[in-house]
Amino acid sequence: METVRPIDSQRAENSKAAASASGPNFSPIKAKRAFEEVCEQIRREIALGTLKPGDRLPPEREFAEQLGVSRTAIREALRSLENAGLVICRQGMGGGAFICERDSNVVTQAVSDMVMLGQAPWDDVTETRIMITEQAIRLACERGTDKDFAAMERDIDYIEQLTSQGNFTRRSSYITEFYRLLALATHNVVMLMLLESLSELSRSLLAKVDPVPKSDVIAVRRRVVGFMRAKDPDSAIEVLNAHLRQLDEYLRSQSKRSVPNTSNRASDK
Amino acid sequence: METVRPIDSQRAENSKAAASASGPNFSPIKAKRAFEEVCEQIRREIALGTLKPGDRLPPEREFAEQLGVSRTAIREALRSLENAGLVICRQGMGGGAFICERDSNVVTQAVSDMVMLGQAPWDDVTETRIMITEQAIRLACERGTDKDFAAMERDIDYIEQLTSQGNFTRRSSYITEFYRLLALATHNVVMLMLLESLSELSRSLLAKVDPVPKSDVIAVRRRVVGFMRAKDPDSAIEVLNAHLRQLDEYLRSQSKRSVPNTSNRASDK
DNA sequence: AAGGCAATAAGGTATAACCTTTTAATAGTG
DNA sequence: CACTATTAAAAGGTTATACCTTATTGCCTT
Repeated sequence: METVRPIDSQRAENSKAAASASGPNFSPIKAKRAFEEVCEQIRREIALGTLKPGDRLPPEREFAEQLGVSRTAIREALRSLENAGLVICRQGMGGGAFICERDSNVVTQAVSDMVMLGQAPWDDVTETRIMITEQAIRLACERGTDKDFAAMERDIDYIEQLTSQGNFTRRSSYITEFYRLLALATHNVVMLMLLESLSELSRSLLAKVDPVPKSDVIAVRRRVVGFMRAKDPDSAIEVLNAHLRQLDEYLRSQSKRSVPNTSNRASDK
Repeated sequence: METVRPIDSQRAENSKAAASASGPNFSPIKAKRAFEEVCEQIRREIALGTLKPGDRLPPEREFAEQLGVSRTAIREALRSLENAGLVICRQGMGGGAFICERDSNVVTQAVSDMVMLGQAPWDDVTETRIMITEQAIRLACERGTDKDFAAMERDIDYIEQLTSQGNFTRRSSYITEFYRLLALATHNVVMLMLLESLSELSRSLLAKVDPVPKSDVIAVRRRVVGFMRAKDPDSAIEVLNAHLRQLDEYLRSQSKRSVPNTSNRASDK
């Protein structure tokens, strides 16, 4: 961490006035806050590769001194980055703020927030989910390796086993795992993130209605993987979509009574 | 804001131990931090509909007193929510923290961060973008109204005008606007958000290489809208995808020299 | 009516002190 | 010697307080 530069009072460096072809091109004036600059510096170092996952930032007090800001500013920056899933903070000796791997939580939260705010109806989530799943299957058919498909089959086996044992708590986590594995087979991490998020949201929606429809998940999925192995995306999509749409219908009918508005829920407490 | 409840020292209320079908179902123990609880309370009120976009939270000091935490805790919570795009803070009299409408920035930032961290190659972004655009076109063909298509045509007109004027600064913003309008025609806000994010990222990638390829954007887009009006998604997709893939190719060839690895760059410094 | 000035209500920043958690070193004990 | 208990130190978590900066409002002057 020798790369950090102190934050002087260059708070208003709005020097973006690039000469445009026609007319003046003013940029909005907004004095950046201290913590925003801290965030930017950290993001910059990440972009440059100076900071990589696993690396640790300096201790808050020390860092504050290095940057010439108060510890408060540092902490606010960390909260922001933490929320963005870029760092994770651990307490105690040997603790600190560590750059971490990104997962899909941020996107999940983002979409979830939209729904909560009533800006997005659940239908839009499930619809998008179905469409992305479709594309994922297509990609997975192209790129999926034997290993990928085997993992999916193993997951199905496990679900079958848990179903017969009546262990529905654990079962549900393996149910969503299937979509993660499907997304993994696309070998496209952006796809993975999106599909993971939307699946997770659908799952959480499903968890709100009971009884959970004991559908033929296992049979459907075996057929899907079969078609994928045969490089037949259209059939795989047809089967899975039929299943998802059916589930979707069920949810829509149920949510009429359990969830007042499409968006928010006011059940417990 | 009469709904807020003070945060006592119930910091470890891990009472989620729902009776599972088989075996104990412990929940992880992690003492939540003060600001996290503040966040949760605010999120809860949003979910309940008690807080809606445009509403203002109490002033920090007052809020802190209401919840029985320090102002710092409140501020850290606000930073987190601000980063999540849920609130926006304004200074000065009559200012404060306002619940706001969500836009696509959070997702954009999330994907961008992944790329920066080297977890996602650019190719994955553009590929996903192409696939989602495809689905968006399909949906837009189904649901797009005359008004939607007219808006897209107006955008194209505007681009044409700016092109002939040589005003490339403003042009580029209308170039991305097209995708936003396309996404709007799907009448699916989740789709809108995703497409907006990925388009924006592609645009920012494009902005790094120059000269920008002066392609036949206008002609391509006119044809696309034409096909969409004719409810012919496949043709629209074919035309647009050909265009996007070509651009993609161009980027890939260019980035060989400007961006060392597909993902992270550690050149200078 | 326009412009300027002051009061005020917010958020933004800086300090400093203290609490809590975690790890590691160390001393004590069977 | 091995294991356990104690303790010291490092680092984040929390609070309190004082003060700075910005934006609104409204009055007051010209």
